[in-house]
Amino acid sequence: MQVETIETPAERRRQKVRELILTAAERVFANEGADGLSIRRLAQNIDYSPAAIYKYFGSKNELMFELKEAFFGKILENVHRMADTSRPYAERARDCVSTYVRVAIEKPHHYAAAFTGPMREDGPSEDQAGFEDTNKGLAFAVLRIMVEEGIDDGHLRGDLDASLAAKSIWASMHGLAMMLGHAPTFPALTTSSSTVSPDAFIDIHADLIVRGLEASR
Amino acid sequence: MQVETIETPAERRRQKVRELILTAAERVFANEGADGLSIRRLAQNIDYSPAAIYKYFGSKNELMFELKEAFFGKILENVHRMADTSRPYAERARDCVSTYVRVAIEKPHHYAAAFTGPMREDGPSEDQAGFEDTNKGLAFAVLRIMVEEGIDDGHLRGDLDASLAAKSIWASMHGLAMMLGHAPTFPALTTSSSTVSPDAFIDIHADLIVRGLEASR
Amino acid sequence: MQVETIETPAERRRQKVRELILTAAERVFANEGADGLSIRRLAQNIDYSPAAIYKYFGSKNELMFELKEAFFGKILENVHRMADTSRPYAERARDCVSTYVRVAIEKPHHYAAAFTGPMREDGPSEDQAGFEDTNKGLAFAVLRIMVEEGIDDGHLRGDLDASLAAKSIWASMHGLAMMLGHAPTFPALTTSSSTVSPDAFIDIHADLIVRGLEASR
Amino acid sequence: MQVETIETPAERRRQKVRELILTAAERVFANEGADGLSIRRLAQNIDYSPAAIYKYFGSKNELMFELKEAFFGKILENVHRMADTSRPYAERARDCVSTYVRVAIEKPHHYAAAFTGPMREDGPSEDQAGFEDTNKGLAFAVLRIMVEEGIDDGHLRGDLDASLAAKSIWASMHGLAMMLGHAPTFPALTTSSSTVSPDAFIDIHADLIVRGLEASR
DNA sequence: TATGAATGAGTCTTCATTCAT
DNA sequence: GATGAATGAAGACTCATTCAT
Repeated sequence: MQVETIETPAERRRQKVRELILTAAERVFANEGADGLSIRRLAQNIDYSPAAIYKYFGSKNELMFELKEAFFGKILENVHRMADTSRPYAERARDCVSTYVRVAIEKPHHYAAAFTGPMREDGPSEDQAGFEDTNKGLAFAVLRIMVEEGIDDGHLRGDLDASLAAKSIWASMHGLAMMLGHAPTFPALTTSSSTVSPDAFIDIHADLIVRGLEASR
Repeated sequence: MQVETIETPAERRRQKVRELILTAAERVFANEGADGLSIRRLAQNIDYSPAAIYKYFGSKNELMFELKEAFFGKILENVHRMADTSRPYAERARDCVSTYVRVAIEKPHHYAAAFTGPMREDGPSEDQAGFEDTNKGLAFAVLRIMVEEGIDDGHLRGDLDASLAAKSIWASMHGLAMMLGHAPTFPALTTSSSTVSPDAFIDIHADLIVRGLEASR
Repeated sequence: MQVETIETPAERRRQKVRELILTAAERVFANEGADGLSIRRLAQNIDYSPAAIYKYFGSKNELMFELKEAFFGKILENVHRMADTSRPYAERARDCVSTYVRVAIEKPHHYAAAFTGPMREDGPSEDQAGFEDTNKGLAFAVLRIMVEEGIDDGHLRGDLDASLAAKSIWASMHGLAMMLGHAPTFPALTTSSSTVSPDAFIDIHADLIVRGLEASR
Repeated sequence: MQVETIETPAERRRQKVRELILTAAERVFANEGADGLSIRRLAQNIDYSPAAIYKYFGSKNELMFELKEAFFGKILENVHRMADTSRPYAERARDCVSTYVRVAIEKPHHYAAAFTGPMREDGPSEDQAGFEDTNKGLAFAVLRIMVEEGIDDGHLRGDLDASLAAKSIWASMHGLAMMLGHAPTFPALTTSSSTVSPDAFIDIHADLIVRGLEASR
């Protein structure tokens, strides 16, 4: 059966509104950050009543969770594509890093929110079980696998622990993403003498990271 | 003028109370995070009235700004000490990085807050003028100078732009600090196969960063 | 006219659903009390839409009214049966009382609700006309008739006013029913030294009531 | 020291407002019942902001608890006075009962509320410890002691268990109080043929109760 | 200097109900 | 006959802030 693929018009309408809400949430989010997003404001923004939103999302947390997941899904997808190319290892690695950052800073507030507040849509985020199925978890997995591959192929230093190296890379990417996404809180970015475009900077950064891991020729 | 150095007893008392407030704020902040710090709670904590706090700080933002500054001051101080030792360059560099992270994660909430919300105590943080005098700005300066030194001495790759490299380092440090300070939002940290102590991880990370910059021997 | 007896299949179906709703309402009500019963929850419970319920009941009040009536109907029925036996008068009287209480506390929330809120399904319950046709009214009638009988037969004191005595009995029964049905708000019940089973207590209470009315032998 | 008795003007003002709030709460309560009392409505009623109320009462529950306690305190006080007279036992007993009811029905909603919702101001009322110190608990104690006295003196039947008898009495009083206080839900009261004043009815009821307990002369 | 009083705006969430489909 | 969509009103409660004293 194709139950899941068949969509009645009603269901399509419903999806439309869900999207509408999410889009608006994104907008508010992007403008005012996580603290600025309240159900009321959101409702006002889309000319719905606050109660209406609860027909589409069980709670504010659920909505936010979906927002984060969706966004990280996009990051995952892009990084994944980069990881799978047939180009030389070093290039692919660099591209994974730079792509992660590039997509992340498209919606800085979304990205930051993904590392804030409760992870699950329901509870107080105590148990870490099941996080591997998260888009975030999957993104990390892609990264780790790529490092493993690099070590096996001899592109990366043999004394590396793949898992630790992956975390290290992630930290570096994350730091840059936050930095570029929240420029005003990073004075150095705008003040410093030599300034380059974010894109150029991302490439430089990605290069540095990969260099740190590479086996010395 | 000596306005700043002369202190009447009254002024000294005033400073005392300011410190008291800040200390309490730090405590609450460290325990409950940014969202848990309300003027009310703070006042309750020090047995003052909410209104009293406004005699010492113009607004909550101003107070928080001072909190952040103070904390970054501590980071600056420590990193500065590390930068000035007479030990070999590579060691010093590694220590700067690891020290930054280590101090940062002592009070994760403070650290994170330093990169959130308005930078200035008053407005919506539009103008970046004067950020070089911030502790954050100073910390960055230390970093940049150290890189310049490394380039000049031949320890670091000659094709590096000191300023850009410093930013890159900063991003990497920042990412790790956020990661370690907010573990629950980083599933990989606790889920992944190989786990090491934060301290060990910090060292590994610092090493990777420096390696990426070093001139190939 | 036979309007009431003839039932088209459609009407029968309608009745079925009404029963379904009422039964579910009873369940929710019994478990969570009056405040826990919302149209939404009820609808969820029976896999209908909230709007559907309004096809069968004009309002929440109307539904609740019917619920109460049905429950009091059960009480009436049981008491009635007790009143009609051929056993000695004193026994029958005692049994009426104890039966009333026993059935009442089977669903404490229903019972309590029967004495709360508007009596009529529509308005603010100003007019008391027609209450004699209520199950509550009928239950009272049974009681009064029994008292009258007792007075006429000489079992009860001749100076009693049947109507007043019946009210008095009712009050006593009602008090016990509330007490046993809402134990936690009656500290004495659980705290006091000598404790007996509810059943035993009911019998004791019934005995006291009847004794107060009996003609001295 | 007389710390507790000394009252600064400020404290007196504060007490005034507390009283104002409580009085208003009583009024709203009396008119609309327990469900009609919301912080918002209450605030509106006294031309204060909702937030202001929280300066005087920690929570709605705390306010309601105080309301109930105060009211039951009045009942206790009156019953106590009746119990302590030097008049004949039977009279005193009857007066206790009738006084309880009479005071109770002065504020029917208060009285009913005292048997509804959480008992403690804080939690979900699970533990019955400490209820003996409640005004309700104390009222019950007065009752039980009076019964004990009656049994010892030979006024009441020797085979009675004081505690059980006291509970029985309480139930009967409670039932009447509820009945008279919420007349509209008791059709019989207003419909029935012979009607007497509440006062007269209370006396009749009290008499019946006491008769049930008395030793046969 | 310090505070108690007060507030307006805001938080998330639930409710009974209506109406077009 | 049934429903999905939608809402206005309300629920308790917290917040940063001001002001007269």
